Amino acid sequence: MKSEPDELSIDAALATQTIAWFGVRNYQARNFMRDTMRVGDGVLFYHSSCAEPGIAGIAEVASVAYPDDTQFESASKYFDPKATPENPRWFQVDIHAACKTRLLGLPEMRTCEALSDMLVLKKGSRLSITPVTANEWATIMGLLGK
DNA sequence: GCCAACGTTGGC
DNA sequence: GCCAACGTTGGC
Repeated sequence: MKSEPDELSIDAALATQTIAWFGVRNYQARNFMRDTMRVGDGVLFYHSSCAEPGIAGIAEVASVAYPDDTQFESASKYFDPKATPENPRWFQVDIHAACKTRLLGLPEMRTCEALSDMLVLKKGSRLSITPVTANEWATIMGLLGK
């Protein structure tokens, strides 16, 4: 899951009990949260749009998906006039930050053959949430010494 | 700040 | 349902 450290860094996430991952406004990313995430799933906390993009920590999914209230709030930048509480369009999950890791930067990830198919590394990939396979997870834990 | 890549919107 | 125009993302 991508987070801009200026918005929410791994340090800030660790200082927060439960992080509500609101504001996702992309259908694919929404579907990953709603349809494939389960409580207890591992999360790679990725710093994006910053000097050193890469994996900065590990977190855990702490809830199933539930409606993102900001879609109903007309004053919110995440407001969606086409969404209603009866028929919500956008969902969020709760996340619990587990630990900070050394920064596993993009260049290092790209040199790793076992990670070459990771969605987040694909050219032009802009999805803020992408799935990680069990093998990719294991490879990354190895690189992080976890 | 640039720009490639991608998603969304809306006219037709 | 096509596709041009536009907006956004995010690495560099």
